[in-house]
Parts: sequence; C-alpha cells; structure tokens
Amino acid sequence: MHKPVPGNSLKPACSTCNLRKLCLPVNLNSVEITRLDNLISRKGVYRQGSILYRSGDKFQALYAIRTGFFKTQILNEDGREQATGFQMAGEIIGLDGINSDAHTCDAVALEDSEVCEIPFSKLEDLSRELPSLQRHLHRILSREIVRDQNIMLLLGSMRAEERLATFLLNLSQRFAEGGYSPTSFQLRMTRQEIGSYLGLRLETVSRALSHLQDSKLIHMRNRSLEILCMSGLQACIGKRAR
Amino acid sequence: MHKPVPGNSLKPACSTCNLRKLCLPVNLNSVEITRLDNLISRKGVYRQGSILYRSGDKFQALYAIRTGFFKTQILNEDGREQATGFQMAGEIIGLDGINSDAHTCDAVALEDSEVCEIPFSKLEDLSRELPSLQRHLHRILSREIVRDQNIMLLLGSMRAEERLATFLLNLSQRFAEGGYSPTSFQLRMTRQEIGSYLGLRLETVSRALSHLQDSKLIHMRNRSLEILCMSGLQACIGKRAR
DNA sequence: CGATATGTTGATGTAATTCAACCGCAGTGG
DNA sequence: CCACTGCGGTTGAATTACATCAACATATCG
Repeated sequence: MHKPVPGNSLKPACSTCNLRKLCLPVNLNSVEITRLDNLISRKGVYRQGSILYRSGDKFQALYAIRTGFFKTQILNEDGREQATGFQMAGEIIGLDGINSDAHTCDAVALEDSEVCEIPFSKLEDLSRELPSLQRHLHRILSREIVRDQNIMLLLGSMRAEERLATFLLNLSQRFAEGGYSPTSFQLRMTRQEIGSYLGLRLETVSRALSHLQDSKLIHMRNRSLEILCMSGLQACIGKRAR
Repeated sequence: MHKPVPGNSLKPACSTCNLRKLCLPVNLNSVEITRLDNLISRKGVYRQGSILYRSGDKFQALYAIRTGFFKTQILNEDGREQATGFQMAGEIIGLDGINSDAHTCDAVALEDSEVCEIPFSKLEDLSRELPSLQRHLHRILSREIVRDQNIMLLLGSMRAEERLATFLLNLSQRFAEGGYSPTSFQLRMTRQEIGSYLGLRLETVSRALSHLQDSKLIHMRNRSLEILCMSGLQACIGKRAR
C-alpha cells in the first residue's frame, strides 16, 4: 500500500528532478516543462553531516531535495542555535538567501542526500515568461511564511508534549504526502535537534516521548517511530491550553 | 534632528503611496513608477481596533501601510493566539495569503491607520515586465521568512528579559529607519499583545519592563518608552544563554 | 462621573531546565 | 579480541524561570 521507507534514505521524489510533481506542481505544457528542466542541474550527493550551504554564503540558487533529509538552523552571536526546519525529498530549500543575496542559515544533510540546483536568477527569468511558474514560486515563498508563523504559535504557546505531538503529526503528514506510511517512519534527527526545533532541552524531548509512549499513543525504538493512535495525538494538542 | 512622533499616529511614509521610498525602493524610471503607482489605490482609513483582513478572507491584495500601526495574529483551534508581527508605516502586510489564496492571520489596526491596496495579480503582471520590481517582490517575501525565523530563535531560546530587550531594540531600529527617534517612542500595543508576540504572559512582560527600568536601561511611563542605554540593552541579550 | 481597560506587584504553583548518573552502541586501537 | 572512548539516549533529583492567582492602582472612555 505504501512504499517502504528504506533504512537509509527516501526514494527520489522525482524523475529528472521532478519539480513538476512535488516541488513545482505547475500547469506547464511539455515545451515549458523542458525549459524548466533545462534550468536545473543535478548538484550531486551530500553525505550525512555535510553542509549544503552556510550562513553568510553567497546566495545563487534554490535547491530541490531529490533524496534524503536536511535540517536548517540559525546561530546567533552568543552561540545559541535554533533549528528552523527539517526538509525532506520533494521540498525546496534556500529561500532565506533571496533577501540579502546571502544565506542566513546553515543547511546540513541529516542523511546521504541528493539535491538539484536551481539557479535563482534563471528561475526569475523563466518565471517572467511563464505566469503559472511565477505564481507557483510566490506560493512557495508564502507557504514558508505561513509554516514559520505556525512554528511561532507552537513555540509561543504550547507545552512540551503538545509541541512533540504537533511535530510528529506534521512529519507523519509529510511522509504520507511523499507516498510513505504515515504511521511508521524513522526520525532522521537526534533528540537534541528535535529540541532545538521545538525550543526544548533534549531531556525534555526524551521525557515527552517516553510519556507519549506510556500513554500508548506512539511506540518508539531508538529512532523508529510508530504512531499507534493518530486521534489521541491530535487530542493531546490543546490540552491544558494556557 | 528627528521627526517628532505625534501622539496618535506616525506620519505618512510616502507621497502617493510612496512604495518607492520604503515599501518598494526599486530602481524604476519615471514611466515605470507611474505604472506601479497606477496599480495602487488608496484603500482608506482604518480606525483603531478595526480589522484590515481576517483569517479565511479571500486573498486579493497586499497592503502598504501609509500611516499607522497594525498587528497580525493567528489563532488556533483551541483559542490560543500568537501575534506574528507588528507593522508600521512603510511596511507591507498580507504576504501570508498568497499561498492558499486566503489569509491565514488577522490584521488589526492598533491606531488609526491608512493603507494602500496593491492588487496582487496586477502586481504579478507588472513584475513580469519589470525585473527589478520582480526581484524586489522576492526580497520582500524572503525578508519576511528571515524575520520570522529570527522570532523562532527568540521564542525557542531566549529568556523573558532578553526577549523584551530584543523586541525593544527591533522597534527602535525600525523607528529610526522611519526617520523617528530611536531612543524615544510610544508603544502602540498592550502588555498582553507584547506578551502574545514574545510568548510570555502579560505579567511577565510587565515585570521584565520594570526590571529593565530598575536597571536604568529604559524609562517607561505608560506606553512611552525611552531607551537610556542602548548598549546595555544589547548586552542583556545573551546573558545566561542556555 | 462611574465603568471598564490596562498595568503593576506580591504570593504561590509548576513545567521545564539543569545537573548528574547510567545504559547501549559503534568505532578505535592496543 | 576486548578494553576504552565518545555519542546518543533515558531517567532521577534539585533548581528555576515563568505562569497563575489575586489584590490593587491607574488610565481611558462613554
């Protein structure tokens, strides 16, 4: 029913780079598709732990994740870090750099990954010719804004267990959109990285996961997660709202 | 030296609507400027407390704030709210709606305000013709992403007083960019609204402000703020980083 | 003017952090 | 081969920063 999730990496999200299907599901005819495909080059492989770009790097391209898993994080002066997102196959990464022609966060591969590079000025050129591509680019940018604002809501008003439940349900949904099982998947990140994303210490993440497990809502073994009760997870968001 | 800050509203940021100067400081010749100006209609006046748009409203236009002050906020199912931003004259509001053709937050006037409406599809049309306008629109979208991610850092890793100091310094900088005093201005929002933005209860906001005042870094009387020691405020960000 | 909003401050409670001990595992090297 | 080490993860105990509850003060507005 679902594609199996392989141990070490997600399947390619796309054919050439398949921006049509997932990254850019845009109404284009075959000639236009070809023009879009011609923009895009296979950037190559990033081993687990390697850096796609660093804060301060010159911005020149967006990246479409073909296979694998990334995290993005910002660091401030005094060394604090905040994971700003986890990106999986089929998602676009690098939007932060457009503003100042320099990236403002680091992008790190959490497993061996393949990305396609989309030179941004060429994408702008083409999107001036193809209104539906233009519109789609705007949606991608706006979607990131909406997504970030929902994380702000999470960070500003949810308790630890609610944050975890929200996080797991979000991952579940995205795996489902990628064609994988929504109830059984591998976490690609450490407890520390989850905590950085959710504004919690790693011990708190561990405790909250243990508690969800004790409540029979999930089953965890190392990094493999099984969601036992989707509605229970949903229900625990909003409990004891403040 | 600085324009005085009037009691009830900021001065217009612009001439017709002055997207050139602040909202869209774009390199355009006079013909192109006129074409841009022709897109933009004076939307009119919003009294304090009135709603520019609500979550769920159909998205059709961006808004450039000509005078006044807004907040944007999202509400989730169980009634929690999160202020996602405070916008002042010269800033663009409504980017959240592009993604799904519907707004995802409420925009509320915190004082009597004037906005100009920029029909989005027409802006897209024109930006296909004018590369520098296109580039600028992309920067505006990306800037919002970067801004939101910095709020994520604040919400995820800063203590109450650091959040307040960061917030006040940000306001200060934006007032300075608008030509007003960076050290003396009126807060347009309640303690509750500040707290909603910073992920704190209003009592905590009040206490943190009192403490900054006791430390001689600021002087507050009701909503009028004076920053007594800019560097001291900066220094208190990062103290006892966790 | 009184009524309602907003803001301050104190006392108390609590969720999350901090600190620490411990386990299992993978990689390393004697 | 097995001790040694480092890393990721779990769990317990003590601490703390913030929330909550409550009383009161001040400002705003019809």
